[in-house]
Amino acid sequence: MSTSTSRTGYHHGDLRNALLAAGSEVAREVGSEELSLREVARRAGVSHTAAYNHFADKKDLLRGLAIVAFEQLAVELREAAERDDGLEELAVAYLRFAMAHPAEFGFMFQRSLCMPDGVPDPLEEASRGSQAVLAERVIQLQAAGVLRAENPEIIGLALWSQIHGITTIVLDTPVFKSIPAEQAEGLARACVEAIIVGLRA
Amino acid sequence: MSTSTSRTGYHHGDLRNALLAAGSEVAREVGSEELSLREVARRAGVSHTAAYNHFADKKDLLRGLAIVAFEQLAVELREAAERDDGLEELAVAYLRFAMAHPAEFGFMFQRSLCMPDGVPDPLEEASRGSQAVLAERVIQLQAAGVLRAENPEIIGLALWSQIHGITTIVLDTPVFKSIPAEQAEGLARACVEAIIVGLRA
DNA sequence: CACTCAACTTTCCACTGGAAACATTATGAC
DNA sequence: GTCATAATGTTTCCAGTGGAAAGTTGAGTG
Repeated sequence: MSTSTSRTGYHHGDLRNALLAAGSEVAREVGSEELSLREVARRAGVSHTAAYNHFADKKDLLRGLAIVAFEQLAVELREAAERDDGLEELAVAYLRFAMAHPAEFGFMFQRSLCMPDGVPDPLEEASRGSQAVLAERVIQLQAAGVLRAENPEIIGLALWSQIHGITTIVLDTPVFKSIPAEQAEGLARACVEAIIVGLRA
Repeated sequence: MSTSTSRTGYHHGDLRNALLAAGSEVAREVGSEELSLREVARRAGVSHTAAYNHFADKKDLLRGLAIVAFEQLAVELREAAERDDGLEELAVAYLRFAMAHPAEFGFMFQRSLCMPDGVPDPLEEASRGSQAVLAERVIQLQAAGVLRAENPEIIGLALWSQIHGITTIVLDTPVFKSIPAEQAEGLARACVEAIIVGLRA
């Protein structure tokens, strides 16, 4: 958190990280849409244009937040994978992350929020880490004879769709928006279970 | 389209619909994030504050666009349901709609774009129409003995998650973003098929 | 006709993201 | 050490935004 911001008066010391931390804070408070670069800079104690020394523009800052979040998601997915050898726990971890960091989840997956046009997507690599956890688990379950050993790409994509779909629906759809977290996790689990039946070997 | 805008000089005649039409146009051109109320009003040939006679605020206008889009999606899903008695065609119709109207799809499902706080969600009813098509199809397939006759709510939710998930992934994830529509539809079909296997009776 | 009231315009405000020009500090070559 | 230079700040400015407030227009009713 406190990234040893040795402010020397003028030069900040670690403004890039300070801005990311402040951005995460503001995003949590006002949501992904209402976040303003000026407020982030204000929170970090610098003028708003100081940010342009570290980020090309506002979207670049949001992209930075998305990358940090992707790394965090990958960590949490790996932890879940170590706790449990099924797929349900992965789904729950995914959902839990999204509910805990809805704004960051927006930056990660509503690419239009943070993507300029015509530029190769810098989030592609960052996002691969999270996908990898799921893909590995599928292959592992196939090797163990638990899942049907066919089309690992399609099965992986189908499962990711499933997990991502239930997550976004729970996050954004009014019917589910106000249900308690535990109930949401139960739904996610049930959905994955309902589907996993047909994928078993 | 041309809603007989009998402009009497001062009073527009059908400004509400004209704004929705202009909004849809602007959304298609600049995306859901960059849409500005002023540009919409400009396009409709009125001052930007004229919109406040028909919509409480900007988000209310976007909500109007979402409602129209939900109605359109329901129509297209029903048409698909009439053409085919499987689930895959529904998934493809869903994906096709999202790819054809990405901005509206954003208003529909990124609720934060158009939802004020503390107000009962006016999109709940509008969205029910689209969900209903899928729910009916599930019950129908269960009655026909094609799908396992258990937990229609969970199975319906699981399938909706699946379809919604693959759609948003194809729309927003760089790996898939640039693939041709036919290939995307093939993926959606394959995902649903991979999953439907286990739900068969 | 006179009144009312909804629909529209004008004007204003605080705020936004970003460009440009300037100020300050850190650093590496001599 | 000193001194140019690059990196990192600040200040000031601009066009554009969503929205509030107050004035204008004109259609409809008594």
